[in-house]
Amino acid sequence: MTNQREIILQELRKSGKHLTADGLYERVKKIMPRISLATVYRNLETLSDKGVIAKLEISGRQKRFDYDVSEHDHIYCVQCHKVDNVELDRELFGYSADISVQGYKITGYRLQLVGICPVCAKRNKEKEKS
Amino acid sequence: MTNQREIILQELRKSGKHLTADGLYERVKKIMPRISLATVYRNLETLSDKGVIAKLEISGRQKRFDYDVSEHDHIYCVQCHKVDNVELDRELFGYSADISVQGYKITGYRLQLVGICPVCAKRNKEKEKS
DNA sequence: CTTAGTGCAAACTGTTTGCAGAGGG
DNA sequence: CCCTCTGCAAACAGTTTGCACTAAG
Repeated sequence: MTNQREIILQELRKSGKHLTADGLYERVKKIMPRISLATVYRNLETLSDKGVIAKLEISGRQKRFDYDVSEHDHIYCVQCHKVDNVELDRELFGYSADISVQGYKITGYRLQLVGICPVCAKRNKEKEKS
Repeated sequence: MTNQREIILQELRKSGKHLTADGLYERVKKIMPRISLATVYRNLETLSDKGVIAKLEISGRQKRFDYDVSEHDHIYCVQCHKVDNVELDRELFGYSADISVQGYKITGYRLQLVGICPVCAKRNKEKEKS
């Protein structure tokens, strides 16, 4: 666990957000100005391999990283591409592991709610007025 | 509707798969050797804007395109990154449009089952034996 | 010491765009 | 004709990698 790895992890956690690699890079640079973007990528990769953080491959082109590795779903703003955690009862939709669908062996699922976040909704409303 | 657009659409439908832009490009090239990848991208964009096809932004880096625009979910092979359609009862998991979660206005959801496809499962089994 | 980790730059992959010419309506 | 669409090449964004150097154990 190197210094840069520690700071990367710490900043991701501190942010409370689902940052992209270079969003995180911008934050870390304030603490460690000589760090390189490649290091951020490499450490995010390592950390998610080890299960310390989670790599999200959701809509949009950039990967995002989640400090919260417990099982949960995400909610995604179609307008600003922000991602938030959301707790949904996993039993609700009748999901169970190790079922088989169309010959596939199912090991899990990814559910994203899609919508408009409060910030964008507010911005839209203001724009409408003017 | 140009000639190339027609062939692109037709090949996507004929494939019965969720092709990536350049997977489709390879197929179309056999019919129309001088077509350019940019044209494929532009037409896939146009077609999905018009709602003739659907653009999938799922796990992995490449976008995939779906000839089937009706509402349905997807099943994704973690090993070969193939995507298939799957019909799941959307009522099952208690989803309803226009609910509000954590201040978000929810407009829909994307659900991907994740697992191992029959082809990969078979390949794995054979590898195990040897 | 020795090995994993770093910074930098250059490579790579997937996608988009500017432009001049071609082709359909 | 006009205007959209094309092919090509070059630009772009996000990510990865080769290399020589550094630093942690």
